[in-house]
Amino acid sequence: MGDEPATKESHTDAIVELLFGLTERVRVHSEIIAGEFDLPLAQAAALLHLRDPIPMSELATALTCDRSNITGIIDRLEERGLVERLTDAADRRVKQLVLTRAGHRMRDRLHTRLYGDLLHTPGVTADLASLGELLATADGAAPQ
Amino acid sequence: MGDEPATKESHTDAIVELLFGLTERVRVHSEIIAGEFDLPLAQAAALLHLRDPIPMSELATALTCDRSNITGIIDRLEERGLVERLTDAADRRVKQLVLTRAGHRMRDRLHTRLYGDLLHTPGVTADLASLGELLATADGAAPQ
DNA sequence: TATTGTTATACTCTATAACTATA
DNA sequence: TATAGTTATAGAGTATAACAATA
Repeated sequence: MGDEPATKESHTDAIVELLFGLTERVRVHSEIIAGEFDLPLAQAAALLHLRDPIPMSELATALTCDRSNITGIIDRLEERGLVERLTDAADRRVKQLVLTRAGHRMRDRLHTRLYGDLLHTPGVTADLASLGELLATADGAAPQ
Repeated sequence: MGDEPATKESHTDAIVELLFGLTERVRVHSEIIAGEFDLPLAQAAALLHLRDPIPMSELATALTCDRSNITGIIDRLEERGLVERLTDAADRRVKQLVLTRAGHRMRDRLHTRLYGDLLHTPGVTADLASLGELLATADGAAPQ
């Protein structure tokens, strides 16, 4: 991987650079939109995953973090009346996370704002166009 | 933007979905690699920006965060002997951030690991391939 | 014994506001 | 007056380990 021709090296390097750049732009965009709902990013990300009821552990998996983490995040969403913990009848260890009506409304509005505007953010648009070109001329993007 | 044909809607939706997915994968990948160097993500990101000397405020701009934030991050990197603060002779308010030799070594190794492996991460490879296809058939990706 | 979720703990990140030292 | 960086403060995220309830 280090003995590739220089042209290939800079080509994949450019893709990686764009990916990191896009990641940062997506993060900033998401933080701004989440801020409009007075939500920290982690709580907004959790809310998005709660369209249907799921157990705490499943949310932890979806967010790639520890279970102990979820407790605090859900605590804060619950305090705001957006989520409820329902004990699962089939396995009483499990808490099913269920959105309240207010939670559903906010989740849907958040989703709409987040998805609707991302592709119209100046930096993202430009980066995506560049990435598209690179991937089109790429043989190194998806090596098999 | 809400009155587009259904086909276009799902097309851009798929791109956005992929972008958020890629963002999460890049974050997880970066956290794992940073962990190999025993660095929290924020410190790793800072280190990557310090190839050449820059003032604190410029680093804050690069990381899209408040200046007060940088103080703590640089404190911890300095405690580990990776960075030094040099007072700028031309403007004595400014502190130029300069990597030590150990800092340079770690920054370069970090950069190599981070950039070298990203495109070989299974999920990233698959997502990029899908994104490439979508962008190739896309007229909605970079509207002007 | 194993698993789900919580708690206690410790560290890091983050922004705001007030401060200092320089300009 | 304005700017660069710091400090104090407060809230949030994060993981580890130990724990209670349930399986």
